[in-house]
Amino acid sequence: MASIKDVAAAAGVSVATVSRALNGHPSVSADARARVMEAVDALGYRPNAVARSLRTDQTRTLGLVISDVLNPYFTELARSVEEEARALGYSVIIGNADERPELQDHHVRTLLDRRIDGLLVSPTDGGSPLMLDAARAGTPMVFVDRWIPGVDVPVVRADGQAAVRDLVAHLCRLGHRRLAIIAGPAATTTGSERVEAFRAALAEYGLSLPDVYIGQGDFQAESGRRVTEGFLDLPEPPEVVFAADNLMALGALDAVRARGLRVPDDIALAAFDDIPWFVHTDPPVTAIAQPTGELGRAAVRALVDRIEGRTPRSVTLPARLVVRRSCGETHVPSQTPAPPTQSPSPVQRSTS
Amino acid sequence: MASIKDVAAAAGVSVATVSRALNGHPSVSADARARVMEAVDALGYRPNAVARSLRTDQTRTLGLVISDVLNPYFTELARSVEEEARALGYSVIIGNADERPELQDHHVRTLLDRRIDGLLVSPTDGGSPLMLDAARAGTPMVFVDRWIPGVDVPVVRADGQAAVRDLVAHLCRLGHRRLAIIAGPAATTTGSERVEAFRAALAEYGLSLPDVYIGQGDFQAESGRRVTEGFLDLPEPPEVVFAADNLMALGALDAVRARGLRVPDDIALAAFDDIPWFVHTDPPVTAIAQPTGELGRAAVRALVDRIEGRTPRSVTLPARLVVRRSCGETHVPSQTPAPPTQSPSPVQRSTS
DNA sequence: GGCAGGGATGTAATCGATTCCACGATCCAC
DNA sequence: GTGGATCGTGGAATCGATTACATCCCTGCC
Repeated sequence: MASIKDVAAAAGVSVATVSRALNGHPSVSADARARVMEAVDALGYRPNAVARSLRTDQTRTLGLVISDVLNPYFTELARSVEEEARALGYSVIIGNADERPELQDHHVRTLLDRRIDGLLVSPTDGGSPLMLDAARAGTPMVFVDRWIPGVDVPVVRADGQAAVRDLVAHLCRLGHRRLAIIAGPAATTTGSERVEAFRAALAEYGLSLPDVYIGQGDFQAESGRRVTEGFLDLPEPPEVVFAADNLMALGALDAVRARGLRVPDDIALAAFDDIPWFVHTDPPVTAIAQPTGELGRAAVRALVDRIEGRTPRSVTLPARLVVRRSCGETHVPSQTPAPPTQSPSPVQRSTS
Repeated sequence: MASIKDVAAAAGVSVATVSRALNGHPSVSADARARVMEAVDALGYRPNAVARSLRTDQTRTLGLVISDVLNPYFTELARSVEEEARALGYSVIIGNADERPELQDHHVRTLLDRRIDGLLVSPTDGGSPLMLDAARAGTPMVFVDRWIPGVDVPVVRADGQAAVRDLVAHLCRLGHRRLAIIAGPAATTTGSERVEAFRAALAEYGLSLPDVYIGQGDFQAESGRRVTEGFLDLPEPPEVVFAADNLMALGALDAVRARGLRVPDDIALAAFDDIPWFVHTDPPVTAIAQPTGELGRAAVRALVDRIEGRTPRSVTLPARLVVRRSCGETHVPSQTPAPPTQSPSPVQRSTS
């Protein structure tokens, strides 16, 4: 593969001139520039990014460590991240942690070894020493979706509180009283926050969230299945299962079907994270939708701000409820009973 | 960030000794090795992969250019690729082409600039000059899923012919006679092959595939919607729509639902590529499943063989039909009418 | 005792770029 | 005509590793 020396030789100039010509430096004669370009074309020369990175100490690359590539939510996030990064002149290297802390560490480590310019992380746990050290050492970092408290790193996330309140209002209106949740790992913020938001919303309606109605999942389908089976085995099973992510909802659907039961007649289902497939499941699933694309773009902008010396800002965007049929039919689409303390935010009603 | 020089200074040895100690070179005294390790720990030193790559001319990184991250099929492929690569000591950088040839070229170019050791590609088109040149120039390359004819590059793919024949058998048994297909781009092998396999299978049953029953899609949901609407507007609409990938099937489902029609009563649906969600759609979708994980692993092994000087082999694995309810109920699960010329391969019947 | 052989280590070249500094040429102003 | 500024260019240092080669010292054998 041709190097800058070959180009210099072919163009009859020094490597310094080639470098300047290629980088748009002003003081290069038109003649020299033309000869360089010609040599570049003739040789099919492309600058070696490895060498360049070594010299300039920047890779123009962002690392993105997500919790699970098989989760459509993260996949959409990854797509928007790459898109925005590309627009800003950066590449993205994705690391998939598969919800496993040690795998997450593996990716953080190799990304750091590659001297990426900045790191976007959706942590699978409370934060490994490795990640915490990196943050303290000054590696530009931004948390997206999930975050780690007590670390001085900007966070870009969606706030689901209002949407969860809307969901509970919807559920109560349909007459449900025994509501259960499949939670994510307590070590993740999204794991604990969603439970707390749910509990708080229930409290507003005078309902409690007993421990037996809190199932411990891990954001993967299999755990949704297992927890749902546990719920169904209860002497008094819940009337509604709220899954804290879309994969656990899929698992719940599997479990319900395996018992020969029907949603929403036998048990209602709702999920956090809306995905295109929810429109076509049987029945269509009521879900809380995050502005995923916006989240990804905002996270990249914050990270690049940090990298390029500007001050990054944390961003919180609202999630919203999308009502479908998995919690029962709303026969009276007229009045929504306002919760005691606070009026609900506008609810989007899906066309399906 | 500490460099090898800092370690050398702290350990009181030369950089050469540090390098040797870290790379397990035999002729390093136990004493020196210990002092180096101590210094490494104390400084939190990690070798700079950029510098190392420049010197050794290898990055231990594979590039993977896929057609669409939002497609669960490719996402699963990417996961298995990364897994196998990691097991073999390589990292993977994913480039998402979004089914756009120019974006594919962008990723191939930046991957090449980064001097990745090898490239795994699922081409979105017939092959850009860039990619062809890279292959000819000797860049280790392997095609996965889709490929480009006439290029001397190993191909790892699934053969869907038998499964498509099984599908047509299933469809005929259910009494369907007017079968249509939503094809992928003709420039992709999977785009044209699936149409040909379908046509050939129909021929075995004495059926033809008229041009109006071949819709031109692009493997994205929106095109599936558009093509399906076209089919429904026909004076004589097809009884079955076979989508050449799962996203176009999703679009078809959207279109059918928007008209207030029902699957399979008004129109039957089948898809290439099986995904977990197909179990829970309304109705569950009959699909042709590829051994995706195996494909990804085999592709990595072939590429690494090529990189490390062994001879890579092309691999073709069989796809299989998974029958669900989207084509109609099979009330008589007894006898399958054998096609005239060839007996069908075993059909997996889904538990759903 | 001397020399060969080999183990441990250091010096320095190298990978392919960027960039500081120096130098020669040109040009303008005084 | 000369001094100084400007422009275009090349030489060489540099980034952080790896590794060929040289060196030194110790051991063992004749």
